Amino acid sequence: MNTDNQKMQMRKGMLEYCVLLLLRREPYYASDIIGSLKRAKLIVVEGTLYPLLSRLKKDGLLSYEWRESTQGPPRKYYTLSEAGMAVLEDLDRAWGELSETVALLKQQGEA
Amino acid sequence: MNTDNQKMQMRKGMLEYCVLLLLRREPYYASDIIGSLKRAKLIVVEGTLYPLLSRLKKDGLLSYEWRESTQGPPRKYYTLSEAGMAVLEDLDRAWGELSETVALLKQQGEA
DNA sequence: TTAAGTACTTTGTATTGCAAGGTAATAAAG
DNA sequence: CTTTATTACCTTGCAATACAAAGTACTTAA
Repeated sequence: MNTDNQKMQMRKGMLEYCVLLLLRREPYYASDIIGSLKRAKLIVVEGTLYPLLSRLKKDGLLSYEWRESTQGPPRKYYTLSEAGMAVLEDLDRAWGELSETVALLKQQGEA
Repeated sequence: MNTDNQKMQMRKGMLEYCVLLLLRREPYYASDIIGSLKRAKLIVVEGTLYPLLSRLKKDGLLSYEWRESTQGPPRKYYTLSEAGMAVLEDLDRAWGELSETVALLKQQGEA
């Protein structure tokens, strides 16, 4: 069986959380985000990120503003909204619980 | 926005890992697994678990044997195969990396 | 014989990640 | 000025997964 597939699946839903984490302090545009996540060893591609950002914007978790670039077309810089911060706190809790669950299951298996 | 949906998404792919963790030491049948995961605060329903078990069986990660029950129809007891153990080790690593990634992103945000 | 309970399975839907392809604006080269 | 390359954003079609809901089959009890 292909483990890559499972790793891929394991990341599902995490991306949303990671993007919100990234935007917690300062605005970024898409390529920034892809680069940051890549440095954190989370490979993300445009076809994944753009729809995700649109969804988060539509749901009111992010806002954006256009900024000129010195080296090309203007960029959409995304910022975390207040609603986004609230959701991020929920996700922090959810992540913590999930970590606990896994830790518990691992521990139980160790006779 | 509905945070439940995000929690649900965050769990995607985790179930596979958790089921393999559970079966590491001894065989279980579906209701056992649902009960164990529920105790670990991972709500799972039949419509999710049965296809997952079939998939893992089809991929050679699990095997099963029928066992009679004193209280109803026979049950399929699933056991982790050698291939399953190998995948579980990979997933352990993947989970570790994912945890590190999140920890890193959280840390970066804290100015 | 029928009803209830347990266990397993299947179908249809929504969400998500991705590959691939497409549009538009700016900068550089001819 | 026109063409090409680069950068940025967006869309479409597909595959994988979780779930609700409905269905099948075996066992036990009434």
